[in-house]
Amino acid sequence: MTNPTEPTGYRAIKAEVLTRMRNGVWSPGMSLPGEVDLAEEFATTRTTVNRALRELAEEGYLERKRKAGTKVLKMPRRQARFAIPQIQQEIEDTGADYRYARVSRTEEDAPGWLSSKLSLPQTARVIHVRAMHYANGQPHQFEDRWIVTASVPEAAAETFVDQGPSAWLVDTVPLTTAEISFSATRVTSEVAEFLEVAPGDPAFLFERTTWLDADAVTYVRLYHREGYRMTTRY
Amino acid sequence: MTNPTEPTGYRAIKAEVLTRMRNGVWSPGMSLPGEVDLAEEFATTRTTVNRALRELAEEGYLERKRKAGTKVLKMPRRQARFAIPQIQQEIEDTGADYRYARVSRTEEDAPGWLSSKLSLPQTARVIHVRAMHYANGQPHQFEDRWIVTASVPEAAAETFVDQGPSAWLVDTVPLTTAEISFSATRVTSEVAEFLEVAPGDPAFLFERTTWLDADAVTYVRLYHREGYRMTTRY
DNA sequence: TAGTGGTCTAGACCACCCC
DNA sequence: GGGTGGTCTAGACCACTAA
Repeated sequence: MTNPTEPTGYRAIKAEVLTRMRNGVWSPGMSLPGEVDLAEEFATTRTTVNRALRELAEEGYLERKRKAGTKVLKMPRRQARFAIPQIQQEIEDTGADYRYARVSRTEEDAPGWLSSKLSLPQTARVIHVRAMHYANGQPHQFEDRWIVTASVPEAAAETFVDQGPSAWLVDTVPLTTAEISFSATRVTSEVAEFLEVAPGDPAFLFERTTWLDADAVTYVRLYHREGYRMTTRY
Repeated sequence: MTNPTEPTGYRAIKAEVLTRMRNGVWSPGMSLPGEVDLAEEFATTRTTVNRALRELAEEGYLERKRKAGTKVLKMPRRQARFAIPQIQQEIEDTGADYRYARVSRTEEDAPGWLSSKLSLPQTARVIHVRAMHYANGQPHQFEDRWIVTASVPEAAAETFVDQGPSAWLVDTVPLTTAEISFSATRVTSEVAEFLEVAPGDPAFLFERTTWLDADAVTYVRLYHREGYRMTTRY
């Protein structure tokens, strides 16, 4: 008897292809047989083989080109997938208590570095919000955010006292594209006070720039205390 | 005239569905029509509609359940995808010169914390390799790695003088699963010397534990100087 | 220019799971 | 129980690109 959850169909083919790669039947750089041949071997149709190979290519194991065929990648271009963290949920998932506090909200002309970063017109107005997120009363994240008023006019009416700008933006402008980056930085003395650490201490910085089509919507810096980790499997 | 690269087929359907979500035709929490209805509306087959919706669900926009149908997610579970960096390529892609230098290589009993982390037997032996990666002669990354000898016996014959353990492992044990995590840390005085920064300075730490089926293969800590960034779009 | 993957059609059976 | 998505079949035309 085999495993009761033994896959069949395109899943079985994916598994078999991976097995053959592990066993060296198809080693890095080598070409696999064409879809038609594989379909015959696995006693199925080309459609099913196609789905299996397409997904393996998407996952970074194979390279597929018309006419050239399907090849095993020499260096698998594996990729990790991170769920974009939703701060409140992230904290409550750990069983901790979440609390939000707005620090400040001002409306101002976009500073030069921001206009430049977001390709804003010279005269752009932005809403600058600073806020703290606590887990069980402990400082967890300091949020420093700029919202482009022209892209999200509804923001003018928002105080962000009760709801954090992240959650509000997800509800208001849900379908955006973004660029995110992670880095390590030193906290400034101001941020240090809010995170309750010493100035100059390391912080994990998460930055995100969000666009709605071609218009910049918001730029945010999220500072986390040393010890914060982003983790994923792949 | 429309855009010359106007998508057709399942891509067109994906785009149209996203457009309708943006326009509020299908707002968060709402159910979409069934695949059969959509196929009729778009004058295509259910297969094509299925692929469009399946991909949108994979990308985190929709939730699909048998019998329940397809719903627009209230909070899109969008996910970012990071290419797993290959240090040499990453550096050379910037036009910089890459240089590798092994710092040390020892064979030892696995320390307790490592055995625990990797679920190793009491008596496990590991190879401990430390190495530096330079970009244009500047310190770029300090690598602190443990390789489980039992999982990769070939490593016993490797000096890692000419080739870094990362590259060697990718060639030798290409099909692994891994857990990675990012964090900010303080460099110890020893790491500080190699990175040519001051002890206690912030560093960006990338950790990865790698498994081949159920056996731990390697655990590595990669330290980067302040200023290093991991970036992606989604 | 010919071979390969990319995609679509039209139809079918089935597993899951909400009602 | 029945409606919905998950998947497969068998076949076709087409786009791309390596040879």
